[in-house]
Amino acid sequence: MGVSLKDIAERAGVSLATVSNVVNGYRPVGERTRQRVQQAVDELGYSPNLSARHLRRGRTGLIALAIPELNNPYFAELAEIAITEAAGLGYTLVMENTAADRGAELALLGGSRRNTIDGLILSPVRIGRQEVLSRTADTPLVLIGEGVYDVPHDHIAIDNVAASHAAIQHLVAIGRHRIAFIGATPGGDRQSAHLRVRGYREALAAAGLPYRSRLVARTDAFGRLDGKRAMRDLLALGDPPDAVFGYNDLVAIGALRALAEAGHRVPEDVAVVGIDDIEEGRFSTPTLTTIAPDKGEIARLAVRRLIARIEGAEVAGPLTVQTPFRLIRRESTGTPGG
Amino acid sequence: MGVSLKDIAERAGVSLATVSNVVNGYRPVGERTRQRVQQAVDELGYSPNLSARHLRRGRTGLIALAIPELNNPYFAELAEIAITEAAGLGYTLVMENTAADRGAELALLGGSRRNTIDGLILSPVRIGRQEVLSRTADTPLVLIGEGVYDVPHDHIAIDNVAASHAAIQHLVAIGRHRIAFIGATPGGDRQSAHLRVRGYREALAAAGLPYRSRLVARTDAFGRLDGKRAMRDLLALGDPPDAVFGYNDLVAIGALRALAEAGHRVPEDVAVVGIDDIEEGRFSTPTLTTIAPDKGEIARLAVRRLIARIEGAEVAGPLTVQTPFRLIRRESTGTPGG
DNA sequence: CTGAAAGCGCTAACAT
DNA sequence: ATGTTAGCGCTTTCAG
Repeated sequence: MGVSLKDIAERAGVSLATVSNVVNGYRPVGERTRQRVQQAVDELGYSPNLSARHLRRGRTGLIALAIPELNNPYFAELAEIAITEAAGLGYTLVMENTAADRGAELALLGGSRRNTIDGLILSPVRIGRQEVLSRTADTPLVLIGEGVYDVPHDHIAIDNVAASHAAIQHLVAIGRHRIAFIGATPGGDRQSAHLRVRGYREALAAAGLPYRSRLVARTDAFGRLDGKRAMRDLLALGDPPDAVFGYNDLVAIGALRALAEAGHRVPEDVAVVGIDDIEEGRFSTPTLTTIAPDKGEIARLAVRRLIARIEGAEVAGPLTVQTPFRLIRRESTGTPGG
Repeated sequence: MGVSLKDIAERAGVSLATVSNVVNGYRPVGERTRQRVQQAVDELGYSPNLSARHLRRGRTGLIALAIPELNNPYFAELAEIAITEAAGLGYTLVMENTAADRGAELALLGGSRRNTIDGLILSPVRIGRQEVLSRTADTPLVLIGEGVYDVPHDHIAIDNVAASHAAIQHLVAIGRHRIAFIGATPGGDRQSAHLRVRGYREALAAAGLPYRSRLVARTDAFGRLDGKRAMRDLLALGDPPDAVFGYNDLVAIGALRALAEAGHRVPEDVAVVGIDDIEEGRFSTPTLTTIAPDKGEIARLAVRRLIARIEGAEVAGPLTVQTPFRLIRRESTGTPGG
């Protein structure tokens, strides 16, 4: 083992408690004493044994961010910010890959990490309100992004209906009438897809456009390949769409690819919009119009809330926070004025 | 606090040691005893307190994967695999973002995480052999991917010179003569860029093509934007290149974008190759020819080696492992036979 | 095969 | 302002 508090105490000729206080700054320490201790710390190269500290404090200093796929740029960007924020607050963030697997989400919710982590940030995709309500684990839980509402936990997300609505509105504004949606899911259980479809329907209705179920493409997942396949199917329709709204940027990029392969021009023949504002969409050809959530806000807020709960602070404000989003217009829907 | 060993011991009417043995399986336990203990464990829902275990064992069960950017799809893919592998071996992997910062790399190397982690997997970009050699920390270290050779640590990487060589060879094979490289770095300190330039030069020489320093573009970093800017500069040259090899796929995708904006056709006017085989390159327009490293092999091997060292196993085999790679031909260099 | 007990390093309550 | 000490939950000798 390395250098311990005891070694420092001996070296500096003070008690363990004093060293601890110098290190943690909990109680005031005389200036001369502090200096001696500090010197010993520096000379011996002391750093606290975290396992011991955690054992004593009953906390581990670890929080988990559980997401359906690390590989998804949206979540990677989110994770990067969250890791930094957590580190700044003295916590280590570990990533947990649920792989969009219901069992994995349930296990996490049920406390599979009970003794490893002090709190959990979860992006649920396969579980719903019921599962969250019947959770027994007592570590703080913050939900992000999707689909579970009205539960006694902090929840941070964009307004999916409004975001979807805004995207469709934009497509309508540039004169499109046959607007498809890619990324609906069978069963109503995956809420965020459901909400985005709702926003889609509402916006169509508001524009006086008919809702055609054939233009709503289901996908198993929300990756590039899913978007590509769905777009291919849509193009095979008798009267294909003149615009497509993807569940997220990845799906939209897949659609872009299918359109390119089929020889359609974007945006002239088909306009495309996504959600997430991943960097990839700023460099694709054409660049991708998207609904940009405030990832920094989501990630930082989630981490801060969680840590506040862990530390028992009275956190004011509503449990559910809707973070802002904005439409970023790029080539896939034509340049402004075009 | 939750249920502890003591609770189980009382419930089952046995000693602490026996419960511990049932839980860990270190020493044989009588069948009847084991059953009683197991029942108590199940009934009370016991799971061991990891902080206590770690304090006692002198290990934390955590390993870190330190990479220059989480956001880079290559590293995200690597991380996802590594996390899974570590979990399977009973470890939790935490991600550490060095942000390609020399200070951050040095701190990690020096043991800033000393008491948090049992071992470190590091992808160095700003430090070299000297720094690694003069490291004092005693936790196991595995280097991945880049630039530091001949140090007494496990090191897993592709053969950068050979990989680069293969890419250029392919460009030569499809008839290109003015081949540019994007992603060299000022100063020789970032080795992997250096190695890739070397492979580039060697392949040119082997093909009897002249080396023109104007065709080697430096970048500050290795992102899409860097590639785009460099490509733009290259196009401004009197006689622009007819092919470009990017330091990685991200850079190559940035180049693709610059070419599209400038109205050049790929691959007809300019062919493009990258390294990494990130999924993005399978959906870009055009799709991207690339050198694909075996990410699964790299990530799994790194984790396994590290854990083996942590657990003190005698690890056989060479310290340095070169993992295989292969060229994947896609649209950006023309379809086979084209 | 099972039990008793020491002690990992730290923090916090209690003394002084 | 500083010191003493109990004990967090676990693993691991050492005894039996």
